[in-house]
Amino acid sequence: MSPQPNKRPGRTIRSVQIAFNIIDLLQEEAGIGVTRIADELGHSKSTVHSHLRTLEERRVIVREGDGYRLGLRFLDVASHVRDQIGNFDIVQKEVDSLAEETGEIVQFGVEEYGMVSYLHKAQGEHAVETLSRVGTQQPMYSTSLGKTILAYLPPERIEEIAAAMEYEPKTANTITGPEELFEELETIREQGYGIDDEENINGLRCVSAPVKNDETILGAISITGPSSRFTEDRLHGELADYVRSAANVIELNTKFS
Amino acid sequence: MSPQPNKRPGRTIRSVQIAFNIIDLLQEEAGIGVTRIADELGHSKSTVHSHLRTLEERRVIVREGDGYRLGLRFLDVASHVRDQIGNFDIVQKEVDSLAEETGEIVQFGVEEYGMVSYLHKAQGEHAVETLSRVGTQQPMYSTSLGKTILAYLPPERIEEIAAAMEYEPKTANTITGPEELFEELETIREQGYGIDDEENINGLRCVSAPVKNDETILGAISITGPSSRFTEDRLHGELADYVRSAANVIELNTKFS
DNA sequence: AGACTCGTTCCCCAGGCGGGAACAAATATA
DNA sequence: TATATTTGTTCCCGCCTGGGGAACGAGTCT
Repeated sequence: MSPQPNKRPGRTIRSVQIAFNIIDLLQEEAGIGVTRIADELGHSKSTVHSHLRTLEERRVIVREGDGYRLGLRFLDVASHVRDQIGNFDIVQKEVDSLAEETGEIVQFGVEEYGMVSYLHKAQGEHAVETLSRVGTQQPMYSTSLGKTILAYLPPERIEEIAAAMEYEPKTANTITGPEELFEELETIREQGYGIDDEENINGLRCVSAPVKNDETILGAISITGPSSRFTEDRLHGELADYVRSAANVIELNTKFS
Repeated sequence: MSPQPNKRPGRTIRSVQIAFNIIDLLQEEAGIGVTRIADELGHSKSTVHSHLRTLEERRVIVREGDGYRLGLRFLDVASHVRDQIGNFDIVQKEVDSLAEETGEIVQFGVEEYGMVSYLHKAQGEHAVETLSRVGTQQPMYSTSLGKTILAYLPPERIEEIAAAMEYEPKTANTITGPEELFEELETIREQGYGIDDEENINGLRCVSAPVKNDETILGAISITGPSSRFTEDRLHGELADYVRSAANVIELNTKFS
């Protein structure tokens, strides 16, 4: 489905794989039972049964009606994860207020596995609905968040990620190769912000600004909107200013922690 | 640690147990490595290593510095879970607005594994900090949410849950046995709301109202505050009215879905 | 009442997995 | 710089676990 950058081999444990296949399945479709899961995954019912028992005992999944769904425990896990990321509340506050102020979609992303993961998202008044969702992943080369984060990663990490990239053209404007990408990264470093000009989704443009702590990049904050409202002038002008100052606020608040 | 009501035996898979022990550990303490985890869980380093590889491949955990933390993927899982619960947005909206209006802590809980799980929580202006956290579990006998939900569950389920209960006195007022509990449930059904009079935490009182869909209980909404502000009169008066009307709004909006 | 589908249980046996130990790499100590 | 210590990684072995097949029991639908 998506490129797998850090593919290190090593031994991997089958039962755990199966368990997570079940979890993945239940994430997509709740309320299914043993038989259905067994069919879907190509395992015997008895195998799936044992797994469901284990997951149930662990309170990872819950019986509901006839079928299972993921347990609320995940909400707890998620909030722990947010805490672990550090400074989440600061990021949240700033993202929310920028969304409120501009009425557009504002997102904060960090790098994980050579992709951008959305840590927080807020939509203002006239929000365009986008498919992105907190916790999901997007390629780095086709999003302003991704390119901006990439631009400020240590050179060897950039190489590593770029080497594992598979450039899939999502629109006519998508970056299609390394040379184009490196050039873009250079531009971003020069101007201090990154642009996505309908490179990921047709009709949508974004600007992102990096959030750094000293010299290490923590993530990036972006603002997204329809090309009609997001003209080239505004992108490089006030919108870029918005994200840069928001990034700045986060940096200042996060500096001494 | 906590009572395990639905303890069905059945076969359980060891590797999966280990995997989740690791996840649990990383949830509590991020940034630890192979050796530390192996020590903590009493497994060999090689075993833990294989597991970490598996979890890393699955993007459940992420290398960070020297050590691992849980991945942002959990944020995505959590949002799926919320969607699966159904009507989360309605609940959220109502809880938020009640918290805003009253300035206190408002929570929504559902039953899971014979305990109350918090689905959403909002705190208003003068919020007392409580330990409860979205996704965490509390016993049903010592919380107003728990007792209120319990009161409206089908009789056989009440029996089942009550049978597995271990009454641990959390304060001087905690319910300590089944007869007391059943009496309380009866009172709740009569008056249409449930009270927690410093039964779970000293100095804190709550009122909860049930949220039902037809005759099945979906959960309950509660408001929590310090006993100083939450006098007996207010609890049974305006505060009870608040939660009941909020519950009503949720019921109305959720009815046709 | 019969034919279906569902979840559960039992048993078997192959190979997966946990463990120990050796290895490698990085950091600390002197 | 050499030595000692701690880290993560790899290898291999052998037990036993976990996956599969099939039988069973309980609902559910014709």
